[in-house]
Order: sequence, then C-alpha cells, then structure tokens
Amino acid sequence: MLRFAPSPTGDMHIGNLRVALFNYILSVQREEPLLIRIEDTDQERNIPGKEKEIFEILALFGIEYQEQQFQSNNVRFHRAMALQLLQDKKAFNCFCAPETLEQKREAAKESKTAYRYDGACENLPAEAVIDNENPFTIRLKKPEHPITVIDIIKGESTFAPDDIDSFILMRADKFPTYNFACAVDDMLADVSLIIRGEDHLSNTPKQMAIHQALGYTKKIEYAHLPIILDNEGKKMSKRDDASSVKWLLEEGYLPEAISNYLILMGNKVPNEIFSLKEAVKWFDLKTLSKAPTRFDIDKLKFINREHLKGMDPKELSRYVGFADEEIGQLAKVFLEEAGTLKELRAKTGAIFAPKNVPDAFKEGYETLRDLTLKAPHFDDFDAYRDYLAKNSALSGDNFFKPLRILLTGAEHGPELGEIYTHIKNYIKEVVK
RNA sequence: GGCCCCAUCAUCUAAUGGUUAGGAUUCCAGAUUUUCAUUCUGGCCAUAGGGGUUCGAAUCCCCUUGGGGUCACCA
Repeated sequence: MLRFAPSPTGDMHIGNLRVALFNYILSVQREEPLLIRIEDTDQERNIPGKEKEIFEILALFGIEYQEQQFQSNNVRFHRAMALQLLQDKKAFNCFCAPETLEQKREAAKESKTAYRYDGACENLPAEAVIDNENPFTIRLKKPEHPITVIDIIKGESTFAPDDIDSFILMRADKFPTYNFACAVDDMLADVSLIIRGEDHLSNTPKQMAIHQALGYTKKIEYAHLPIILDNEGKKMSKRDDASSVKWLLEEGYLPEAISNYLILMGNKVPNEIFSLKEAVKWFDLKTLSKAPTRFDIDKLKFINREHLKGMDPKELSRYVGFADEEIGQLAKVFLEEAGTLKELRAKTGAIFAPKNVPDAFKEGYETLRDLTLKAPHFDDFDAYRDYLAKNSALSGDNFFKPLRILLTGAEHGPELGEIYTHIKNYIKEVVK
C-alpha cells in the first residue's frame, strides 16, 4: 500500500502534486494500491471544500487511487493506541502549561541551544497524575537508542534520542498530533513505502519511534523528495503564484505538461518530453537528485509548448474557446510566440476582436480593410497580397504593418501567409 | 544556534577513476524570411576553496565555505 496524505488547509501546492504523482507512479509500478488520506485532524485549520479540490486535481492529472479515507474518522484508533502506550509505560501524561513550555523554548532560543522537553512530567507518581485536574497532553518517552532512517533517495541518516525528544502524541483536546495520527494510520493501512517531501525527514524517526513503542516491526521504505525552491533559492511558499497548481492551470499550463515538468525537475530522464504513462515505464526514485531544485517557469513553458504542439487541433481549438479544427491549426501557428493556453487565447482572440490601430497606420488600415471587403475570395495569400498591393499603392512597412494589424490585431507575429491559410474562410468577419 | 541533508554553466542535468567536461532551457550574435517573430547556424557560461589517496580525481576521504530542511498541543 502506498499513500498520499494531503491536509485540506490550503491550495494544492506543486510540491504536493509532485508527491502525489510519484506515489501514483510507484503504486502502478509495484502493483500496489494507492490510498488518499485527507489529514483533517486540525479542526481550526481545515478549510471546508478543500478536500474536494484535492480530489478534482488528482482526477485532472490522471492520478488514480484505490482507497480514500479521512483521518478524522480514525481518531478512535489513535486514542486506543495512546491508551495502550500509557499502560505500557511507553508514554506519559504531561501537565505542563503551554505558556510554561513557551517560556522554556524562549529561554533555549536566547541561550542559543536547542530546546528539548525537560522531562518534568515523565516520572510523576501515580497520585500526582490522578489528582491533577489540569488539562494534559500525552507524550511518548524518547527512545533509548538512536534511530537510523534508510531513505531511497537520501541514504542513511541517524538521529539521536535527544533529537527525537519526548514529543506530544495526543493534544489536550484529545486529538492526535500529526506524527501520531500519521504513524498509526500508516501502520493500520499496512503502508509499505512512504514518499513525501524532505520537510518530513525529521518526522520520520519520530514516527518510527511510535512504531517501535507499539511493537510494530514491519519495515517501511521511505523516500524523501528534495524540496522545490523559488527563483531566489528559498523554499517555495504559498506566496509564489507558480507554486499553486490552480494558478498554473489558470495561466494555461496543461496538466500533462505540469506533470512532465514535475517529473523532469531534479531528475535524470531518457528524454525531455513525455507523458505520465511513459514515465511509469522508466521512472526510478533512485535517479532523483539529492539536492533541492529550483522551479524554472521558462522550462515549464518550453515543455508546455511542446505538449501544445503535439495536441490534436480540434481539442486545442476547444481550449482556446472555439470548436473548429481550422482555429486549432491557427493556434498552432501562434505557438511560435506563445507558450500557454492563456497566451494563445489572447492571440487568436485578437484576430476576431475589433482592432486597435495606431494613428500612423490608420489610413493604410482603412484602405486595406475596404479593399478586402470588396475583394473576391483568394485561396492563396500571395494572390491576396498582390491584389491589395496593386490596388492600394502602399508598400513596405506602410503596407505590411497595417495589413498585419488588419488580419491579426497585432504589430508582430508569425508569417502572414501561414495565418491567412487558416482564416481565409472567415476573412470578411476578421476585417469587419 | 542544535540536528539532518546537499554542492558540475544563470537554471535543470550527463560524464558510475582516464572526455577538448556533453545536452536542454534562458540569453546573445549571424543567416534566412519584402517588417517583427519563427526557423537555422553559431556563441557566452560550470566541476565552490584547500588538503589528501592515486600513474591519473568532477568522480574516493578529510577540512573550510556556501546552500537547503527542521527544531509547535500545524500538517
């Protein structure tokens, strides 16, 4: 069993999508089911409807899964496991007030040392626990030995007991913390391989410590993906537009191109342009770079353009707001200068929209428009061009600029002949 | 600051002890196209630094430097 475990607390991030993609690929390769687990145990941060958005994006990207669950439905298991750990003396009740802990953390920060739980409640006598009416959390006793994480991408890393610390399993509100819920659920779902972001690397020994305390001995494989960096080399945040899958989609990047890029980045691949289906055949976690990767929107655009070039014209035409194969062909001509659907829509839209003509070309524009309106149909651009040239007495820039604006609404663009081929049947509508 | 991870052109990567250190994206230049853009050709640009090991190091080891992640009753 593999799993993808997003929390419904914000927009789907490209980092999440990459994790989802890799989990999907590995689940297909290994012929194991994929579980989507919505981690919704933080009532305050959950955003209603986000889980629906997550499922929509998974569907849009062709990420198929076999099971889905909501972590909040598993709370009874989390509580049962916590109780067992308490009984086994692997965990203990902690009555430290949040403010007290916060003060200690501050003090640690000031003295430039790492904050560690001081064990204040670890050995409380039974009566002190029973008689205590204050709210409490449940902490796992830190492990006695170091824990080594074996990671498919990163190799081995060893964590000392002090760095794992006696961390909190159950909050005062009786809900599990992330690490506890995650560790229990992965165990219950019989997860065999966990693929997640590098930011979880330090959580892994904690979750392994929980498994050990619970007597769970199954070996789980781990793969922690290097983080995605922004242009400045910092972790991509929600503030970066490009980090939002929704934004990329709105900008006109194709799902196939986005997944292509997400699989390509920081990776060694047989060729640059490929489909998800193709990637399933050769994808290997081991070829991923260990170093963080910068998100390069230029490269994404290049890949997007390549996918657009290969798209069926009729389908492309629908994407740009028409339903005509000819317009799809026309859009492909504009792929020379446009790389996204949004840009393509602007280019093709401008052809049929009322034209904005600079004063310098106004006269020529009107002359050519009137001529075109009265002209017979020309199948061939050269014939059309010669006809206009002959009857207008315009030449050079004074001819081509207004003609280009007349036909495309822009001063620059692909060769007019190529454009003409695809709009000749609508020519009167275009110039009106 | 503690802990963990990482290090080849601006960016993403190739070269699994012996290459003129290769490719792609970006950028720039020339050619072509009766404008621009496209296209084609070409160009700029890298093994972070210092020590070892070795006949030979981008590649193995150590140190330094640099970068990133993480240190919540968030996930």
